[in-house]
Amino acid sequence: MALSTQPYKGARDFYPEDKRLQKYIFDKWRKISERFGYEEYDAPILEPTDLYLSKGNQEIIDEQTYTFQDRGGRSVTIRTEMTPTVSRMVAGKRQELAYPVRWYSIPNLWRYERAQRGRLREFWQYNADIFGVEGVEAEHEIVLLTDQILKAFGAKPDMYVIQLSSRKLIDELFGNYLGLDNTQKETLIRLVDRMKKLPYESFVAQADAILSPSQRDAGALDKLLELLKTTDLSQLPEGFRSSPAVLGLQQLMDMLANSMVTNAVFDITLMRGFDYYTDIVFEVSDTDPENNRSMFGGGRYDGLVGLFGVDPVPVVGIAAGDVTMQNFLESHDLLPKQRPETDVSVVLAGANTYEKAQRVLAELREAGLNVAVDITGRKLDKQIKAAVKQGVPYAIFIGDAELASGQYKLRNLSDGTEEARSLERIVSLVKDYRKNKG
RNA sequence: GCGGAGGUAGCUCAGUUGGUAGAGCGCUAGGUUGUGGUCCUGGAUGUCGCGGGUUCGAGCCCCGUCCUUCGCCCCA
Repeated sequence: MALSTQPYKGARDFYPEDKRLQKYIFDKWRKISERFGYEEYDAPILEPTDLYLSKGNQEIIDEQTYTFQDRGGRSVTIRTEMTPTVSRMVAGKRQELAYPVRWYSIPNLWRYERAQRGRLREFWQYNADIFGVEGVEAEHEIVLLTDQILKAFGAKPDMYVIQLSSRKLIDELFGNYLGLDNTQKETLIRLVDRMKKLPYESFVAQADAILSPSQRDAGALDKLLELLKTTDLSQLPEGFRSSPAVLGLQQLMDMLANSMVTNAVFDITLMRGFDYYTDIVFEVSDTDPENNRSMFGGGRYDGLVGLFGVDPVPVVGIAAGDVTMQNFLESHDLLPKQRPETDVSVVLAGANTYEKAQRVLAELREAGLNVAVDITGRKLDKQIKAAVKQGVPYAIFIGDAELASGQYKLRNLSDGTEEARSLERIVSLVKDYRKNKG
């Protein structure tokens, strides 16, 4: 029985052309993060299972993670997200770090789920967090960073929407305005989170079912439906418009407008699950209906670092998946053609040329060119065909005549032009080409 | 965990009421013993996902199973 050539379910092989694409995306993430003063960090792919038990429930551990016992009987889990890990790392050096701490990473994460569009079992996730800032300037910086990343890929504002809301505000509205208890709030948050997927009548019926008879008599359902139509902070019920949560959101939106971020909107239906977020939350969605999964998600989580037994640290963070990012870039035709790293394929002619050519090869490599040599000894047309198929931009011919004269034929493999040049000239021509192609 | 669609050449796919397997692209050899893409001529494509069943006979029908994909659930 032959072995299967397929990669593990929900995971991908990265052939060189796939890896090139991944490198393109990661390079942009890194470059823009570093431009904002963020430093890269990483951590082990395995964590003690306890790290994820603190907030998530046992069911998520059992059904949606890769969890197993190591040989010492410890329960370990392959990391499913980076936020608990980075919180652990900051807590571990709580006293010695210089705040604000600005960190980013691009870990691979594993979740045990059914794969579908935009969601696989193994994926890479960009994470950026700023620790130690209580003011809304932290949210502004993180959202601006996100916006700059998208613009660095060539995205136009009509290709994506930045949605903003506040968990604190939702808590006030659902609690004080609608009069719900904590269990009702939690159920309603999950329901509103799915609102766009449900037929409206179905949503209304399920919302009604959450309410108690007395809440119904008080008109809570109508108040909720009216509330969910809100598209602007000024439309919120009187008495809530000047709460700290609303003022913070308004300040953030004003700051973003001043930073030329034109597509940030208040979205009251944005919930981001029921997890560690404490106040402002945000998501970035693709406007292409094919890609209905959010690309970026984040918010403020001031309580997590304190779980490690140190004084709490305020944090705002954002994360983005590589799969949804790639879907976005493909949908909007924002992916440039990726070229191989190899600049030149050397075609050898004649007997024992490989040995005679070593000095020339060393010189080209010393000068900084990426040089592959065809060492198969086949006919020249085969050598050229292979170089073209590999996507290499140039071929250099080396044979006795060239070695004697010091003039080598440099062939441009995309248009077929060919000229004899000195090595020095070849190096500068190829370097110019590489610079222009980016 | 649940549901839809699909698995035939390296790739994209066709295959009639069940009658021994096809196209395009790609691959390969030559026309060209130091030069690719166009052109001409020849060649090889295969456990029809896998296992069983029905039948004289199965790529096609039935059962099971694995895999891919889209959605539901979930989404930290």
